[in-house]
Amino acid sequence: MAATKTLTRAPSLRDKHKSQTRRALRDAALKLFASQGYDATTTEEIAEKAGVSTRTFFRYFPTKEHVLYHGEHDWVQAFIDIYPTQPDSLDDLDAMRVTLESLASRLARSRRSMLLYQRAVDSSPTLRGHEQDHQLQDTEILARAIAERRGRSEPDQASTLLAAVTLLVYRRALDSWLAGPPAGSLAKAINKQFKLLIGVINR
Amino acid sequence: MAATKTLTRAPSLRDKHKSQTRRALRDAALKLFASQGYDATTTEEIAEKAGVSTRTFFRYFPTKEHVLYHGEHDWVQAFIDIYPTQPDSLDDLDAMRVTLESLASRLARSRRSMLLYQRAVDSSPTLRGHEQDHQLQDTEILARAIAERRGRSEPDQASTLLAAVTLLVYRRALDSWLAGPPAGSLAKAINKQFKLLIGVINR
DNA sequence: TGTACATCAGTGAACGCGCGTTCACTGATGTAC
DNA sequence: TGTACATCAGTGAACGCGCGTTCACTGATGTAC
Repeated sequence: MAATKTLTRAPSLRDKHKSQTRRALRDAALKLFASQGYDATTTEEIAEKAGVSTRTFFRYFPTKEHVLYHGEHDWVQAFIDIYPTQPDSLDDLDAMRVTLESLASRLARSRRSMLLYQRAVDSSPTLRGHEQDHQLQDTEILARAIAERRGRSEPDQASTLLAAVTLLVYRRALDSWLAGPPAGSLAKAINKQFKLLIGVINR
Repeated sequence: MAATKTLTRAPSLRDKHKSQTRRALRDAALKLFASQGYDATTTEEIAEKAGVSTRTFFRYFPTKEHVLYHGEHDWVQAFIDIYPTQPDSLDDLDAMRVTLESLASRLARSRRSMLLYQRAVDSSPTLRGHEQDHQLQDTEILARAIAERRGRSEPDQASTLLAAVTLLVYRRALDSWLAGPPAGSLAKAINKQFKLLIGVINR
């Protein structure tokens, strides 16, 4: 780690205003995207709803898309922190499943904003494109983690395939959980999809 | 089937010119997209390269994207024609694999344009979004075919999952085939990816 | 604690760009007789 | 086979729209003394 980012000094008034504005823009954007659709929402509307000028929007986010992406990689980070700690007695697939299940509870807390995000993505092909890109990046990262747990330094084809299949299954679990009642269990949805997968492939 | 589309009369001079122009626009677009990137190519350039005016481009295609999509659904159509004819002795996964393998040779013929298309898609998030949409539609159609072969009228979760996993595996086979030497066998690439899948999931 | 200056968040207006549309037209191809 | 009219592919020019940039500025917050 670099030695920068030293002392995190107390946020000044200015800093507070800044993060407030940033948050206001994000919230406004997410709500508008979810309700009207991403493509049908102009940056002008977002700025207006957040109480600033259009010009200010572009001071905070370089493009309209960027307003949607921030902590996206927290999830992957948490995954690759936990995955290597799974006991050796679990095979690769079980280790993936258990790791996902253990991440479920923390994710469940942001269900509301995930729903909004989901609706936004559903409304726009452009966003689906970016979503896909993220998924590819995540596949790459997961594949690396799988390979390392097996003692390989580079991911081979099998690790990448396993990562891709896992993400596919996880995505389906997430979708069904989001489509279900708010009190549903994400961990159970994950478990169920994995069982389905094994049933479909095994003979 | 409706009773329209009766006698396909001989194409007139006009008709020939029309399909010639259409083809010229498609070819120009595909080449430009593949070499410069989709987003960096303007409709004006495409029209110019095809020898017509920008205005004419939009007489043929409602949007810039449409110039890329035409016979996209031939493949799925061929798939659902062949899939139900697989012998009952094959389980679902094998039936999928065999069907894909038998489609491989016909696809191999359009390798060149698939490569161009691939490069175009790689260059643009927007296109990846549409690609994703098509894949979702295909999943739906395949799931239906799987369910019907099993004697169900509606696809259940297992059929959809199998369809999705199959398409994922197929996509990976296609990518590795396109990345390899021109003389490579697509059918072999498909077979290999299925073996990998079974190895990764089975225990 | 107060004053003088520096920094920086926010702004308005004008602009460039590419997609896609609208309008009014030309000239080649097709058809009726 | 030839003439008269209808159809329709292609065009140029002007325009609307939303994203994102550039320029020149204001006023609030922060800091040095």
